Amino acid sequence: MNRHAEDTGGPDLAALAGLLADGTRASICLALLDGRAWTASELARMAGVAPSTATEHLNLLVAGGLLTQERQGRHRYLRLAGPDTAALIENLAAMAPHRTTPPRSLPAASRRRALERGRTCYDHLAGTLGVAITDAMTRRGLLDWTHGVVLTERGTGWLREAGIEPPPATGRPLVRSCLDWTERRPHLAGGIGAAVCRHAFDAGWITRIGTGRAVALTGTGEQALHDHLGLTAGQIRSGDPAGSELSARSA
Amino acid sequence: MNRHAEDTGGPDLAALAGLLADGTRASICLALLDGRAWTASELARMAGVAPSTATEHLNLLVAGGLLTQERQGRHRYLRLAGPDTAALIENLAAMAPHRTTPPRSLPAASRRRALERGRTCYDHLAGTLGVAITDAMTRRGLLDWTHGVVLTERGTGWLREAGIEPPPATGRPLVRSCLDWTERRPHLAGGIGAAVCRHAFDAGWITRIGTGRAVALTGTGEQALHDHLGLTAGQIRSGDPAGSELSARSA
DNA sequence: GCGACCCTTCGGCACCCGGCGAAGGATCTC
DNA sequence: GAGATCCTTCGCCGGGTGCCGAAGGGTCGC
Repeated sequence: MNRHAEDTGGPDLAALAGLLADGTRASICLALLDGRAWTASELARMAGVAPSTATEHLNLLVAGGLLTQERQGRHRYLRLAGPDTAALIENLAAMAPHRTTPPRSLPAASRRRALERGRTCYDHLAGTLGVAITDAMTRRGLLDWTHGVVLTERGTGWLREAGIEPPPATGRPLVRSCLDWTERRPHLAGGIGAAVCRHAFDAGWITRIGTGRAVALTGTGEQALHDHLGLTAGQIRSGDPAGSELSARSA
Repeated sequence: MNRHAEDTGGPDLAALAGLLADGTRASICLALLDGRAWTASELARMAGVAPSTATEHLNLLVAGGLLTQERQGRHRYLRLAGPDTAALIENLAAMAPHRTTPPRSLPAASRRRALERGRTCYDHLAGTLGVAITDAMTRRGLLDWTHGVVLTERGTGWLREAGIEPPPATGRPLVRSCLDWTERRPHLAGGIGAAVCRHAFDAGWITRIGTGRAVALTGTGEQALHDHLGLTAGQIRSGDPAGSELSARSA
């Protein structure tokens, strides 16, 4: 297949990248970044292609291991294969050039703003909201960024007080930094990030807006963030960078 | 360019992935993963294409921000744009499917084995050697993996004793985990990882083999690893998994 | 200045790949 | 069973892209 001289059996980078190198497949993956499962036709509509076209792309993505599927009756549900995959796509998205075209239509612009304010990023929170929470946790000494990200002793206690249940110790790192592609600053990911997000849904701090990844803070949530993290409404909305950290980019 | 319905101005994942989706460009990037600068014709030869073809690929990679160039006289030197870029490529490589073809020729097989034993991964050490060092540091309590990777107090002292100078605090994380694509286990990266690697070269612990990324441990190095980390020759060669950690994959 | 060397530009070629619609299983509803 | 819905397979088309070799410009060494 490849006539390159020094095929020493290394990783086939091009094969993996090729899966994401198509606009349609990329938008499918970005749509699935909310961590939920969608049907083939929903994804086709989101990507703006015919169902037949979507089928082919989905086959490729599944075969390549980026997506997993589950068939239920006449429906085919697709989701990202796992946290690894989600993280890979987020990393790429954070490093990718941004489309310059400002949203043309009014509804598109408002959808965009909703996404910027708050959204799920696979299984944790991103956007202004996600970054604000991360920064507040840093300010309060719950996270320590001096060498990588770490949950401090105080952080462990805080989780307990807030009623957030830390996930069981699997291979997955408890705390991880994920670069936010709207804020260009890191937010909290990993097992704890997921737990915080799950709790925020369960406790009614946030709700989904529409059918996409966007989430909005409820009144309850605003109060809770104030009580538990000392966050004011202004800080949440503005993405106040006090307490931000010098990158936690990848290398 | 893209007629997709919901262009809300997000990241152009496909553009970035497209850069790496070509076998030739991918092999160029992998070759540059040793962190050094190479000329255009050297890269053309490594990738097995005509110089004119390489020129076009290099233009794309530079325009896309993955590579930076430096012209000196009639030479054009190319290197990866930075640690971010290197980390991105390493992540992809670790997750990409491996080519199944075993090396056909004898020299290719021996080159491959040399790479497996030890190599630079951008600016730090990888392969059996890199993983062995990382594991030994973990066993000795110099690194702590309970929440992400952290250099412990003892680790800081150890660096001083070993004469390894920690890098100045820039935005770059001091300690980071990088998934090794031959060992399938994490090795030490980040600022400290780079410092260890630099010191290993300076102190004559390791030397380059041939012109590529492969490195070999010297007699001095073997002694030094024994003295500083208690590593035996057998442990270094075998990739003894004692002390290994459950992944530090991405998510 | 002359040749050697490194790189680039430019056609031309071949191929791959993504798009669609039509037709056809498969499944649920009535 | 009839009809609607979801998904898939297939053939076809068009455009994009990677490759090369030939020719040319820049730079270095003698």
